[in-house]
Amino acid sequence: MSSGKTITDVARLAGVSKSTVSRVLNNNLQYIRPETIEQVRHAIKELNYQPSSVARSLVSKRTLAVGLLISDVGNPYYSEVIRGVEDIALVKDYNIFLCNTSYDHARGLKFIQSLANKQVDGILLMSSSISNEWITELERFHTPVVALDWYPSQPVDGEVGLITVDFETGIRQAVDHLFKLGHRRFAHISGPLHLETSRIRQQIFLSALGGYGISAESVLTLEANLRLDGGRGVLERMALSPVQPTAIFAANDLTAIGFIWAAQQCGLRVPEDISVIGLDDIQLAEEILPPLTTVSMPRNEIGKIAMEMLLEIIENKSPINGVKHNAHIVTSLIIRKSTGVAPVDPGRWDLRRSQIAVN
Amino acid sequence: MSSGKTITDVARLAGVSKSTVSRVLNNNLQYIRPETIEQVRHAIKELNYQPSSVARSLVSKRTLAVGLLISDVGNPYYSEVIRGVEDIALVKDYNIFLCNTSYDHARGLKFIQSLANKQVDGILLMSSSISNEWITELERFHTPVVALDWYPSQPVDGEVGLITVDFETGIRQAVDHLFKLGHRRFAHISGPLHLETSRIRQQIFLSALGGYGISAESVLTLEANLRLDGGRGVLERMALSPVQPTAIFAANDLTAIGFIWAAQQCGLRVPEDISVIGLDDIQLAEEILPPLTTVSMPRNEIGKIAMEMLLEIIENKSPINGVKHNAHIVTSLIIRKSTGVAPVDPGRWDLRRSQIAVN
DNA sequence: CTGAAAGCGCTAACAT
DNA sequence: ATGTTAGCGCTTTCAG
Repeated sequence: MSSGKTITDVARLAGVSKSTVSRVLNNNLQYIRPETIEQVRHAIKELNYQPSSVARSLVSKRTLAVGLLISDVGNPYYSEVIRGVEDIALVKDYNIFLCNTSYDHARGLKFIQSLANKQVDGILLMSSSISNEWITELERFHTPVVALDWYPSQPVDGEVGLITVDFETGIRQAVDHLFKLGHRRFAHISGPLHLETSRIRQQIFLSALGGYGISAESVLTLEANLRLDGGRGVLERMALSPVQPTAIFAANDLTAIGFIWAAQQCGLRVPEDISVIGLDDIQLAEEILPPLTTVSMPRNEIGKIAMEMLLEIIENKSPINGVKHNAHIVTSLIIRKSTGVAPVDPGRWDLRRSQIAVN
Repeated sequence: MSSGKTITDVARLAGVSKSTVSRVLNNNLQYIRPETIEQVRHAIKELNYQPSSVARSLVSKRTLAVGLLISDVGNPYYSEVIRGVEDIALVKDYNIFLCNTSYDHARGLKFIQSLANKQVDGILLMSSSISNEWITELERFHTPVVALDWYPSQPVDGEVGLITVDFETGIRQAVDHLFKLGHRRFAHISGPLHLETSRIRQQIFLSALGGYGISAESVLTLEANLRLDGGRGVLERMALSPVQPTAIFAANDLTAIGFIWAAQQCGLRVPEDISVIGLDDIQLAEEILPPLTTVSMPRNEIGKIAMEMLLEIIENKSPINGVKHNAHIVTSLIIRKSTGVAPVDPGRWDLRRSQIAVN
């Protein structure tokens, strides 16, 4: 572990008491003679001394560590969030325990327990699904929590901060955009409907469409898995539908991109034959062809805000109690090239296998 | 932090001493009366007691935490490595401090120091560039280290494990493959040449080509940044070259994919006009069209092996000293659809802008 | 079989 | 301006 030297070694070498060393360590220099300070500092250098943060934590009750639960680092959606969190953490001297739940509640619970056990100062819950059981567990330990996009079924106490995402604004913009382009036949590729956020996105999309007189029944909705292959897999099902959409809203960018690739491979042109809108604005979205029109979440900002809120809760823990910590993140439409005017005579799709075989 | 209850509370409730509680906590049950064990266990449940791992660490000198330094979580290359590390860590009750160096040595050093200061049991160095300064710092603290793909300039002590990647095998297979397909004019898109691994990959590629009588001078080599936009940016420079390649080996998959997209956009067909091989085998590689032929690194396995090696070093720290910890990872070619027979009469490229404008 | 006591490395009153 | 003392919560001899 540490370099082996303790505060006692420093005290001895400097010819002072541990308290004095501790004082200079913590910059309580107000009543110490300058030359004493120098002696201590010199001894510290000499011995290459580093205070043990474990011992410090034992008395301070602070570990300067937080846990970050996400579903899967492999999902590009999370990388910018992580960076946002890390950037704030770094300046505040905090470190981050990264935990991939792998969309598995049990695995998540294991992490929660090991983090609580390690006495992290707080936990950021950013996985796509957040279990009530986790929260219960964390409340037992009075561990401060900030949760992203989670809608508690029962009220939670002051130690839980909530970050909610206003999908409504962005999704409505998407619908407006499509409508202006002349689209009237829509489809939605949702995420797994057992996830609350999947249901919310779908519902907002349908209700926005309702505002234009499009009934929910008339829009084709298909469920996918929020990954590339999910979006890809949906095309065939959609081709079989009696009436085919000219515009598609996907629950996230990966789904949208997977769908676009499948469509292109089958000879459908985007956006000439079909317009596609995603959600997230992952980096890949602007790098594919055509660049994806998408509802953007400011992910880096989400990370930053979440970490700041968590620190806030940690610092004001006992004082403010019952105060609600909340932040609302607004989404907005980024118009790129995957959306265009609706085809005049859509007709049925003429899917031909591309000459490029699938692997 | 913790639920507030201490071992003393448990001892009192159970009507035993702290030592006894400690014994059942650590499963030293050999000399304890079964009914005593039960009393203690009952008290633990009753109080919802969790031992403080901070206090434990203070005496055990173990924190059950390790640091993982990578360049950038946003790089899909790392996500599987992280998962590999995490999977091993989870079963051993370790947690992982994730640190993004952002390709910045100074930032890396800050992390190293804060990790050493937090007394992590070990550190995994997996960033694309590893600074000697970091190692020096870590040796000061006797922190066990496992470094990926790093070639120390001076010998290091027994607390540093090395994981080396045999790029040779995979890259030679790639060259063989291209040669068999009839290619004779090659190009290489390297990573930044100040990175040792970039130079190594380039050199292996050139020397393998040399084995077929192709001189290094005759192969067009261009430097890029290992990201999508880097690969994309290279196309124009390549188009200006007097003699154009029919086969390209890129330093990593992102570069290869960026290049392919740029090529397709300009009307070049892959693999009919040009064959492209990447390196890494990131998930995206098999999901694009055409699926990418690539030299695969078993990234998940690398993560697992690295973490296992680190634990090994941690556990045998004092006993074995001077023993070298080493692992060698072999790469191999995954043939997909981005490589094909060389065009009969290559001619010069006829780059036309695709109808789809770039954003 | 169980308890008492000392100590891990540090901080924080309380003295002086 | 600095030293003394008493813990923080746990483990670990050493006694009994």
